[in-house]
Amino acid sequence: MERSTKQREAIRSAIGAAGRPLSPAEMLGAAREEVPGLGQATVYRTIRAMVEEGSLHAVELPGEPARYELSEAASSHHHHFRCDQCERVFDIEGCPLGVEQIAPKGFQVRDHEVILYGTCAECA
Amino acid sequence: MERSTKQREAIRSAIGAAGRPLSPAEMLGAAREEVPGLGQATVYRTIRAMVEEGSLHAVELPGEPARYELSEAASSHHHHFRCDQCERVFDIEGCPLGVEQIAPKGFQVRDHEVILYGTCAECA
DNA sequence: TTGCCACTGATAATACATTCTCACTTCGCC
DNA sequence: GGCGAAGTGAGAATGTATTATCAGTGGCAA
Repeated sequence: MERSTKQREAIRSAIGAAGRPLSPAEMLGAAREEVPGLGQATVYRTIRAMVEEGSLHAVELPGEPARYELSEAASSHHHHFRCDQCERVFDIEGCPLGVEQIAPKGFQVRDHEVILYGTCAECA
Repeated sequence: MERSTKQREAIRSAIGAAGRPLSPAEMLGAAREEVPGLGQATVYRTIRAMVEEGSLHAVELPGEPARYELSEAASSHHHHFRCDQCERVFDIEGCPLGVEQIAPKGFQVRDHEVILYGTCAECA
């Protein structure tokens, strides 16, 4: 049975409040403001449970730990922007035209990923 | 001083012959056809040396070990395609129009990455 | 041909994110 | 309020990619 605990509430609320994909470490930091003693194992357990139940969605970038965002936020097709300075990842609306057209002949495209790197508005 | 050894020759030649980014494990497999006893440490050492001297370039995809391709091949702007079946990565010429236009206001784009996932011509 | 020292292979060690273990806590039905 | 099971925290353990160690090998200049 699923129980409601202040730890889980803090984690869920941190993800929801962020409005962008969060890494486990970011979740831990944010949720600890509400539940000081929060352990990282609990963050990972909660992430796994939410991913399995389908309410959380993984965002993976090359060479770094996965971030997670609410599935409702991920329901509309979008991409991501990673800031070189603060290392945060932001959602980007839309998608460049003809992305899948650049595949060579005979290659079947199932999905695609677009990642922008640079400086976010806050760090600029 | 840099010496020329059959191990390094085999590794360099494997990378050159592939015509696509290779993972350390792929290099090891290919180069072992020429030098049977080749050790993985030598592959990693050679990769690092070549990256440092600038002749090799890393291609990183989410959630898997880096692949490497010759810098001369990477000199022209291109992207990558990963096959779901054989898990190989291929170079893709060109780049969708307006990729950087999708960034939100105030965000400065330094670089971008486009990754297509699907089935390659050979596996289709 | 010889000798030095960079190179190599096997294996241990490291780095890291993630998962497991286990004793203790706490939620929530009775 | 009491109790049983799910949840938690700390730290150990795991998995995987990469790097270091070290004794032995071999490229190459003299």
